[in-house]
Amino acid sequence: MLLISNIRENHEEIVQRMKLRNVDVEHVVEKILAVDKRKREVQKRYEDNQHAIHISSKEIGDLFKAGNKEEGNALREKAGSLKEDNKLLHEEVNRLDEELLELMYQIPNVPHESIAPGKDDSDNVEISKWGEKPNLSQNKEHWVLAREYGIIDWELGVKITGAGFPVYRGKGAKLQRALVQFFLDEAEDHGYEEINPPFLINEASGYGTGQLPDKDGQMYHTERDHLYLIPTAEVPITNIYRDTIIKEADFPLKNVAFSPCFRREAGSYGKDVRGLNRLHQFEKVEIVQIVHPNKSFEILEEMVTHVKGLLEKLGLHYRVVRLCGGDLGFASALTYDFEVWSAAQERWLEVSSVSNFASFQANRMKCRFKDSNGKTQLVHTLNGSAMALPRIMAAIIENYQTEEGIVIPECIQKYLKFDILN
RNA sequence: GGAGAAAUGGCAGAGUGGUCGAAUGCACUGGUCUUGAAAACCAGCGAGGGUAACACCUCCGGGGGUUCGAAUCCCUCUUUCUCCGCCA
Repeated sequence: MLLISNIRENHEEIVQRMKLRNVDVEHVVEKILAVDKRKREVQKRYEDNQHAIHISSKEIGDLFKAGNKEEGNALREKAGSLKEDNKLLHEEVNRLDEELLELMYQIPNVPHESIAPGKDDSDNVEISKWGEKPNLSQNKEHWVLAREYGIIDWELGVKITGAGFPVYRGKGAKLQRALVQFFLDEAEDHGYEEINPPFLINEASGYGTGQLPDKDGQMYHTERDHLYLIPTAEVPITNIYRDTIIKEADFPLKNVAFSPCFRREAGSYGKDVRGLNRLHQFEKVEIVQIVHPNKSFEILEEMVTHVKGLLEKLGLHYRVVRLCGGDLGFASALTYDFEVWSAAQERWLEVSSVSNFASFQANRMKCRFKDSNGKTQLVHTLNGSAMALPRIMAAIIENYQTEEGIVIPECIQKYLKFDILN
């Protein structure tokens, strides 16, 4: 959520900047300004009345203490009617507040100045590229290979749960676990504290990071207990800092978490959901940083470097793209996507997304710090996948295939008792 | 799941209807003293809104109510603790 003061002061620029996202917020912004103005007027009246009530309450106290019942009772009656008026004003303030909040939730984050305009992922800007397409003697899709080696069973998942819940078994399960271990160790080497969070979250946490109210339909919801299954560890981890005031000296706060992720993915179809490309349940290692607002864009680059390192150690051909305005997430100010080359599918697969949310999440979460002048300011939050497992699995299976089996990349061999999967 | 107790500032802990945004201690910040540090002493020290700055408003787990006036009384929800039951 944007700061209301920011909208008051910079609404013209905000409306302009949002055009990069292909959204027109002019109408909503106008409404916000009108409701905000009205709210402030009513609130002023309410507060002045409150003040008058306070004063007479004190007087009444004094009068009764002095034994002056007559005047006390007269004043009491007068205060009573003031109170009646104020009840209405208070209701009006609350109503306007709610209306304002609802409008504020409709405004996405302001895109960073480096963001290119555009409609969808075809307008994303390639920033860098590493490695080469592998030169293979055979070229089978990962779902074919996975079946051949018996490491992933989709039908079994369908039987137990439904489509999109594959079962990993034997060396497949071990390979995935080795990758998780590798990602966690790498994060630790970069100074991230490991967290094992809850996998179900309450409504307040959903609002904190921006999944609610916008993406309600994307999360699994447990009806009886009103909890949501996490779509990413970003939610529980970032919400650790909800309603807190951080010491400036503690910056940057760095956490890493491994978790399953649950997504309903309503409306997906076709080649996008083939094999491991898109699942309802998958595993991911997520990195989160809570930082000083002056540092966030610099730290975003640092996180990008971290993720690049992972892919390079795994020897996977990849490219980095900067999302265009139309593809940028609701809460994000700037996002880089990492895409790995899938040899058999002959296309890029998104394996990581690293974003700076600036103060957007912090404002919703009331996560602040005291600056050197003793003033409280909103922090900036960032997160990134490092990495999402299924598509990395897919890329390794495809890009490292040989007639003898799937060769295990060197950097994860130490976590396994085999160096070829066959 | 059943019964009981509790929730106050960063922490500990007073406060049971009237000047309480809240005693006191610890922690923290600044100063005095000291060659330096510690100790001691002095001062400051919650958050949000509002203002040019004051004023002023709101907040004592959340929500609602009683009252001229609520941290204090009532209702409700949540959480924590203790006992019983169940259980990986």
